[in-house]
Amino acid sequence: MADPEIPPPPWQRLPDRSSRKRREPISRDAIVAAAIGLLDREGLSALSMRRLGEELGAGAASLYWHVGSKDGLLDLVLDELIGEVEVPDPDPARWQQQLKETARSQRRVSLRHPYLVRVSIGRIPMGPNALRVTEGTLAILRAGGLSPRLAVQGYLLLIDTVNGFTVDETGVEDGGAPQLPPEELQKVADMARDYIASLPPEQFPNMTDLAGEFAFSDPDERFEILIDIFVDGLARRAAAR
Amino acid sequence: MADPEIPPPPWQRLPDRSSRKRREPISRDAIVAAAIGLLDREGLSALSMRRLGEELGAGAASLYWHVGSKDGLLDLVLDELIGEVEVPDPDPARWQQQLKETARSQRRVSLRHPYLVRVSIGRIPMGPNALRVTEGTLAILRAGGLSPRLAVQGYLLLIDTVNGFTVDETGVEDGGAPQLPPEELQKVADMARDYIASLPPEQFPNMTDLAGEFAFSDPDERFEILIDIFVDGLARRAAAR
DNA sequence: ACCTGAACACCGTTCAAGT
DNA sequence: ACCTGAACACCGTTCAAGT
Repeated sequence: MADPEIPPPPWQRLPDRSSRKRREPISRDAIVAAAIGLLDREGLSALSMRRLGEELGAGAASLYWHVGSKDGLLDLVLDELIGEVEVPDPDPARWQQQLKETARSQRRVSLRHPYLVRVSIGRIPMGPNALRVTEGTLAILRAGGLSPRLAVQGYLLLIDTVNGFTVDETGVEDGGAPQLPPEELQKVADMARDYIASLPPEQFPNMTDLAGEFAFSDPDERFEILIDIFVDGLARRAAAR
Repeated sequence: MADPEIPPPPWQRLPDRSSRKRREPISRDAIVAAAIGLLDREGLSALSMRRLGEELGAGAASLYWHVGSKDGLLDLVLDELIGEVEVPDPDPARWQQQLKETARSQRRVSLRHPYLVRVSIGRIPMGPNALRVTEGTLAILRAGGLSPRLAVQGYLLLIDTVNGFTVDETGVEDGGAPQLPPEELQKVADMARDYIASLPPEQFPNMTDLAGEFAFSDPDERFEILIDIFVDGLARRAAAR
């Protein structure tokens, strides 16, 4: 998990608790694990310090000694989940496919933990796992022969692109569940379709015409189009000079 | 503003208040305007129903008669701000530039109201202004000769792409201000650079090597790269078949 | 070194009651 | 038709006090 060699970034919102020995029922790791469990089961709105304390059989105030604040806890949760992202070792001959694989892995993790992208907003992920993913992704981009500048811009854009897609895909949260069940999602899509189809065609010729496409538009296909366009365009730019 | 011809979508979280006559100091429009003013001045975390009531010289409970809930209010705020997005009339010869202009306008609005993208998360924007923007964007895509299917996928991806970029760009919120001031942003960037540069080079050869690039990476350039790649790739796909 | 209960300063929302 | 104060059920966080 945490790599003890690497000091945390200076803006980390966490108290210094280097001297932790025995593994007690309540510890930083246990709190993070419990938080992720709660988030996976009940979604972002269910996570409160009081509720999490209950879950661990402790008072809410106890948590503050370990994680400093709710914000600090979410920093830890974010890095823990970024740890689930898989980044292949760079192979210059396959760098484009490898970049796509990285993007797909990122999307998979974001779908598995639908609150993840929302937690990441406003945070600069620089925990040990984030560093590993960043380093690995940059390695692939450099293996592709991108200039230093384009490698960094491309890396930042890849994250934005995948996050933009998944924040949309996972944005709708149910009260009780982290994500609306598929049939509910379909119902929302159907309602949107019917509403679009009911608009006055003189004013909205294109929308009414395309109402059916909206309902059947496939997110998997859409994601593949996105990373195809992105990786292809990046490669083209790299080759251009 | 609101177009009375178009009925609201069925999932709109607003009470039906069709019979509104005199323009009083407190009205749906006045509440939305006050909310946007407050958000512009102090950011997303400053908006509470109590605070907004104060701002309008009314009790918080009074707002509920007009906007139903905070969620309903944010639906209205979102559509009002989408109204600031400019979409050019479709010109088949210039559709690629027009798509980029639409994306740039979207980004400008999101920078002017840095909380906007966060408000839009989890909402399907289907107010009158959103319909206008969607119809206009689809018109440009159809003018470009895209198939119905690719036009819809491309439209959805364009939004995701721009939002992914701007949610990153506007993600850091200050307590007192809607957005960190530029010098604070630079300080954050410098801290990140220094931290990256301080990492062990054996473990992070690419990050340490590229630390400088991270600090100087220009968001305007990055955005142009993004829409270049995206629009170009979309055109290529459209031409491919 | 760790955990606690109680308190502070907030939230969104409801509702009976007013005009 | 519109607005109110008071109440309900929550928040994150602090802090003196405990062990």
